[in-house]
Amino acid sequence: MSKLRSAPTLDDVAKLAGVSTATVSRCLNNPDQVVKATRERVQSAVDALGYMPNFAARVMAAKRTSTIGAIIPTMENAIFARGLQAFQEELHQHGYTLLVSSSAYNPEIEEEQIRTLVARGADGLLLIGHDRNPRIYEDLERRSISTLVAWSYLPDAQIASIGFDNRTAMAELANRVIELGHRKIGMISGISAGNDRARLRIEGVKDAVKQSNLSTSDLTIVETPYEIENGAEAFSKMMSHTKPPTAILCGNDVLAVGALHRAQEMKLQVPKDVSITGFDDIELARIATPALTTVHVPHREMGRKAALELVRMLENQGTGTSAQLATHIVERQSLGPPAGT
Amino acid sequence: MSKLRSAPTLDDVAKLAGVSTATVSRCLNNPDQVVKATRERVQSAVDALGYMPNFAARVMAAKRTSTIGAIIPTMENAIFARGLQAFQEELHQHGYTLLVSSSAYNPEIEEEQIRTLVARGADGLLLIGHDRNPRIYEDLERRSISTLVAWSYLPDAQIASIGFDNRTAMAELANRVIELGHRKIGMISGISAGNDRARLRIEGVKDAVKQSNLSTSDLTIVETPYEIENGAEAFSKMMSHTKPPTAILCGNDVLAVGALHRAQEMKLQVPKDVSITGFDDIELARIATPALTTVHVPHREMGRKAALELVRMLENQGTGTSAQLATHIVERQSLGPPAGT
DNA sequence: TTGTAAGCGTTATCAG
DNA sequence: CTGATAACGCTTACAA
Repeated sequence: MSKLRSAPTLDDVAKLAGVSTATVSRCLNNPDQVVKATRERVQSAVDALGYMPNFAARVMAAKRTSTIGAIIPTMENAIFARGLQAFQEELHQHGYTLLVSSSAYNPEIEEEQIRTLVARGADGLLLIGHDRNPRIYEDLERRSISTLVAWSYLPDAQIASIGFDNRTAMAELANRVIELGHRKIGMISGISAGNDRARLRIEGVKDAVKQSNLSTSDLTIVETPYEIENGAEAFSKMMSHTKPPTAILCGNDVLAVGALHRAQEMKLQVPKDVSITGFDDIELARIATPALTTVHVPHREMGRKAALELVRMLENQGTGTSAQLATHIVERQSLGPPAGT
Repeated sequence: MSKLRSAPTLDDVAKLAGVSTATVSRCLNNPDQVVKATRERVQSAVDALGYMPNFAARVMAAKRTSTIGAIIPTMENAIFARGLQAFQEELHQHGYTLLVSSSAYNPEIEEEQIRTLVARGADGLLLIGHDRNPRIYEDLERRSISTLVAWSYLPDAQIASIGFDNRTAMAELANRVIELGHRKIGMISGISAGNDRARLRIEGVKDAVKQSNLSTSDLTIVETPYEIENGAEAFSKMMSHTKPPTAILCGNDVLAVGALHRAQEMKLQVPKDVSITGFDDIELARIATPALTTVHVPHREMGRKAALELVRMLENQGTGTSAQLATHIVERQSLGPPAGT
């Protein structure tokens, strides 16, 4: 069976309206360059045929796609959802379309995704965090693809970023924990290799420990993938030590919720027996029992600002300008003083 | 400042390798049609230039994109994440790329997204649920875009679907609730307009109520958007009745978790004071306190099967075949007999 | 096995 | 304000 009819083209519209393809194209893209009468005739033809412009052809001729690509580590939990939602809303406002893909926290997959998006003609790219093979940045620059990093702010990085200071934010939380009297501290981190957010959060905890004259042996760090299950596993492992920590800082809310859940299964009271903190302040943090004390990240603002900056870069052919956003600690119920205070 | 160099084209590669563009194209797409010596020469040229094919040009010439589009109602919670992940993995296996966008449960936005994906040349489309303007299906058919529905199985729908029987699944859960002795039942549903999953789940509860000779006045139904907050709000509203339900069935796990959370805030014991059930069996359901009794949906299997079917449709130019997947009730802690039994 | 050349559906330049 | 027409980069008959 043959295809009944194939999609109408500009030419079909032009013929039906009795004008040239150029005029139809103008009606669609620069309506004010065409007199009303013609414009209306063309519009009826478009409607009659159900014409829809062919994206690939348009891209070839115009040499831009008005498309921004974003590669996030995962769609499986809400960590990136809210920021990306705001990012895409703002882009939409400015006439850009967002293409999203996820890398499963795997640098090789990320690189492949970048390639795919570039091949598809993304005019700009949003990447999460700074840590990746420098060759990628060179490639992107050579192809003059505007690129911006989010979720991490590093003022002296080779590429502009809209984000926050992961290290200081985590250090502040750790200071608060120590201030409450905790002396034996655990940290459940995501895998830090190739992940500056994870790496810097670890550094932040170390900073606080050092500053408070605790010995490094008072701090136990475990790295594990960012899934609820892993948070739970890491928690039980950590609590099985002969002298377990009285407070456990988690690299994000997802790990923290896993830890919380396992604590409950182990009949440990939080924060009476052990304190647990998160990072991100996603919805899950409020819903958890007890509600998580965590670091609030202004996800929506970050997404919106990143979009605006990327659009600016695209329209001005300019290079990006970094911006730092403020985070703050949200104290809820999962952090308290250690037992016996 | 001018663009330093623009991306290398097939022509550049051909010249450097001393062959025609046709040969380069063959090396890339049908390597075995080219002798090894030539192939290697071309490969070095490709590497030397860092050549990367231009997607738009390829699409124009080949008239297919090897791209599948999917429009899901939301990325903001995990309901669709797992299924989509499996969907994309399977597609990748078969050489297809997935483009995802979300509609925020808004039919108009969904229609716009469909248009966008079609304009971008999606060879096939995955849609969630059957309920939408029939004109959309006609359009898709006219453009001969293979389309499949998931998350809902309706054998006699005009379009093939890989999914489950929302109505029966929910009826079974409701039967179980009634069997436990509940006589006053509440349902917190998503907005059913334009959402057959929501609509059918409501029907399922009604079926069970009717079957058990309960009066329709024993069933209270509230429709609300699918967000945690809304679940919480609906719950308190429902419990403020003079004779509140002893069991509340929620349209999905997200609403149920919201209800659960509010119950806790209201110092109501679940399931002692009131039972709450979910639907979907996402991770959240296991983590919630108490863990949610819910309907397990084989998300990964559904995603995988949908991908396979869509690929089949594409390669055989064939029409789709529907498939029904089994669901089952997962009994955890949030459902129990009513107080005083 | 390889080369030639005709499209693919737009946009944009340049005349009119 | 409108019309010709030349790109855009690649695939794919068809020829050699």
